[in-house]
Amino acid sequence: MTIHDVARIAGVSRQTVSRALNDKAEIDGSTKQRVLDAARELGYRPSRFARGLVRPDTTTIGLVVPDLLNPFFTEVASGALQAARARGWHVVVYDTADDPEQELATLRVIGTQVDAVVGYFSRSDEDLDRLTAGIPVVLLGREPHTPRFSAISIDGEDGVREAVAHLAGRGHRRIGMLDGHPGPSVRRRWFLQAAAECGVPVHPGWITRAAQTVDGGGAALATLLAAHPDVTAVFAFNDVIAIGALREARRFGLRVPADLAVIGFDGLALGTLVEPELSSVAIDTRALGALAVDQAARLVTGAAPLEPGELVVRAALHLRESA
Amino acid sequence: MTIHDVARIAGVSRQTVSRALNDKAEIDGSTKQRVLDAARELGYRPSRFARGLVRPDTTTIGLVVPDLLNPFFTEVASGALQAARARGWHVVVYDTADDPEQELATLRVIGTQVDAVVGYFSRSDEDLDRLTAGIPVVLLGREPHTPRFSAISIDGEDGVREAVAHLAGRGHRRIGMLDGHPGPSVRRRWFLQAAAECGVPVHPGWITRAAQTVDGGGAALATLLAAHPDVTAVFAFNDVIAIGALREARRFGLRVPADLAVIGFDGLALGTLVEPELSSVAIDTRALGALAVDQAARLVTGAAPLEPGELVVRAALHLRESA
DNA sequence: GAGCGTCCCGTGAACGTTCACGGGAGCGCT
DNA sequence: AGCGCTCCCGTGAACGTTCACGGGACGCTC
Repeated sequence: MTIHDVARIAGVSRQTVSRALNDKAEIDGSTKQRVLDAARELGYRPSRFARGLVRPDTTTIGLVVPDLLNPFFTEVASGALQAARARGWHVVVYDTADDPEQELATLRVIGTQVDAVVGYFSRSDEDLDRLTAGIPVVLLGREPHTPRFSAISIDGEDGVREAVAHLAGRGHRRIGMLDGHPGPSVRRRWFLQAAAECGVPVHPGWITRAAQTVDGGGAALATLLAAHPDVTAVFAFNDVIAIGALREARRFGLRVPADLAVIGFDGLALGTLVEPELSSVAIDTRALGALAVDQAARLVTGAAPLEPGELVVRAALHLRESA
Repeated sequence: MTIHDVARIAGVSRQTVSRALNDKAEIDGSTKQRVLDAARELGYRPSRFARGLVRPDTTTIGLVVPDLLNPFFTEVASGALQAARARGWHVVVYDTADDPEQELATLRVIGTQVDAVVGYFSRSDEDLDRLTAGIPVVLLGREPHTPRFSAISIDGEDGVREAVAHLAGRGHRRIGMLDGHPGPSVRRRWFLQAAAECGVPVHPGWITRAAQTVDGGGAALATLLAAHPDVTAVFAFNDVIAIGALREARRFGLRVPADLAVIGFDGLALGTLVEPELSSVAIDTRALGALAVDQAARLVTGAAPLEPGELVVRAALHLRESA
């Protein structure tokens, strides 16, 4: 079902059909109507490939997230979608389900189907470079080792310092942390540094590893409190973990913040729905996604890309009820 | 930067370049390497349009949601993404921000850029038909008036009956509803019918209109309780509204479920994070999204489409703490 | 009536890739 | 020497659309 068929049925040429369908001039009103009728009759619709080939005006970017159901990634995706829409761009969304294999499969197909890639990846820079074959890539959630990629980074140093200072000011002396990474994370470093500055020593055992889910946060708090029941406050790697901790504390019969103060990270909207409302070192998650798309846009169009120093989202403490 | 440039640099023909890049046979190992090197050197990447034109093997569907930040739509989208991935399909996601104008703009571009459309739309069947120009459309959240579209419907009749029966069994006699639609919604009809069957009369004033947000749910509960303080239970149009009601009840100093029982609709994962955990007439939201994509797949491939009777997701009461 | 302008419409080319086909070089066998 | 086979590689065509250009029909002006 091509433009030729429509032309044949309507008794005109390709070009006239094209004119009718694209609202161009140089066509008679009655002919146009006849062509339109023929097209509708045949159920004709133009091939996006043929059109894209001759008039390359549509750009598409790929957005890769590990888990769209995680509200953090939802918010980032939402910001990215909005920024893309502002440019009239399309966004193909891929959920890799936190699975390296699915991430690999996604990368394989993405390199050939989109004009730029934005998202969270677990594979090495070398793998990424090989699989994306020269298209712009904006990394989220991690720093690249090569200038081949852009990355949006989060500066939570001041925000975490605010948080720890606030806890210390309320008299907390035994502050634990529910870390979301196996190794020493950047956020852990911020935490330890802030604690040192505030004169609050942190026992290594007060730092517990948590899976990045609500249940993971709950389990980690249980582990922490079992080993160190005297901890009076916890700083969580992110809000999802913190919310798990909140729920676990409730099950433990602990009152928050009276018995246990909790501060998260990210500042998710979800934090205002739980009881008590979650205090958090907040970042503008939607701006994060939008910034990534902006940079991708600059890289695609050849405009001057933003410098690493401009690709930063700063965090600040949002105090609510949980601390 | 085309395949010709690579061919020229590598000193071979187009076809040989194509063979090297697509891992085909009939090519010498050393030439293949030479071509690959040239391609990498030039930063060449094949045009998806040209490839799609000659080998139409990639299908793309458009997923349209009014607000990706609404966890209900997030869950539906997640299910749709997974179903599409299982078929190797791409999903372009559009967030219309609940704005008819943005929906219109989305429809304009979608009709020409995807092979099928799945999602939530507010415009009339006629508008949709005109704008989607013959491609398969699967509607969510509403029934079409023409057989031109497929639709996934939700059967919550039994689930709502369970819910009302449960409330009645607990002695509730004044059960309100926070409706999410201006007119009489289907869910309201289920509610009224179930109440009648349980012998619990419903005063018209007990039904209050709520905007479909958390704040909207809270405001609606406040309105309801201000006019009818003797209501002891509420059934909400959906979980988002119910969670708003939960929060408002807390602010009112009402204990849930002792002073006020709350039952939502949808069964969102979010409902297990709030305090108390939300009882809900639950549907499998991810299956909903997946089912829509399945039907779209059948329509695109020309396979036998599912009958309306098969395009149904059934709801069932999930009792937790709030009722 | 010649010239000119406007209004329509059609034909060749191009976009970048893959498919189908043809063909040369080299080798082994009879 | 001739034949056939395998291994490579290249050329024309096709996919479906839009752009650039050319040209016929018609009306108006002098």
